[in-house]
Amino acid sequence: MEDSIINVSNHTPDVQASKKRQAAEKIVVTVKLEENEGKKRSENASCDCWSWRKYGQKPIKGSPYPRGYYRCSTSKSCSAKKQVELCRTDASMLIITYTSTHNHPDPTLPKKPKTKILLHDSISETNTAPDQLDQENENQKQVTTIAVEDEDATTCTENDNFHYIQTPEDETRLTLNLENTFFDEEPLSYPNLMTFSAPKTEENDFYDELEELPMSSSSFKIFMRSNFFEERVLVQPP
DNA sequence: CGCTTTTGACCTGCGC
DNA sequence: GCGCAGGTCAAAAGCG
Repeated sequence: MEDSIINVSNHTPDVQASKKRQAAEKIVVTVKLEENEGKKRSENASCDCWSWRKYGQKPIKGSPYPRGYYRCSTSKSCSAKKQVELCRTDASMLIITYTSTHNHPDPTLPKKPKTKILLHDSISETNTAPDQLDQENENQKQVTTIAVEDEDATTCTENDNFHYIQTPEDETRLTLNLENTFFDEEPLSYPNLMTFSAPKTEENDFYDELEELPMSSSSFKIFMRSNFFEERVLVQPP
């Protein structure tokens, strides 16, 4: 079964106010790319929901990987955007920043459920980029680990740790769950993260591929167009 | 033919 | 005010 470990964190406007052009609400998602990338490629290619159109790419200072800029192409009036970049310290981690919200319904909603998000108890086992954490300040501690699975992942049984997110209500529920998790769990273990060193695994084969073509490899493109986060609904701050 | 990607140029905000 | 860096635009090319 293919899992991608995803960290989700809500960024409040006040947090972002000190950063450039980032006053709008944002959700930062870090995705841990794991094994079976080949499988992922084919599967994700067929499970698109939101369609994203790339409108720019920029090299980011301090990062060996460029950042891609995407906007929703499902609706021309949709202001939803996302920024995608590889974690500078761990290229098997994708950092996806969602800005604004979709102002139109999910085009494939009737086919739900499509995305299953697994809530894990542990929030410290993923390799969230230390730099990212530093940059995003202490609020980045509000990170939990979830694994998103395609609808094709039929081998997964439904248990209490699985949450289908199909509606804004579900999203709210997830948000609440995340918040509970944030405060129930220990903060991220930064020392562990800082000492992370990527072992040579199949995972790093993909890593290598990404290094060669950070934003152009087929797998990356497919991933970018995947619907991993199709159901994320940004929570407006009070 | 329409949509997406690429990519250089341009714009804008922030720090000094 | 200037320079830098991030973000966006838009034309050209690619693809199905």
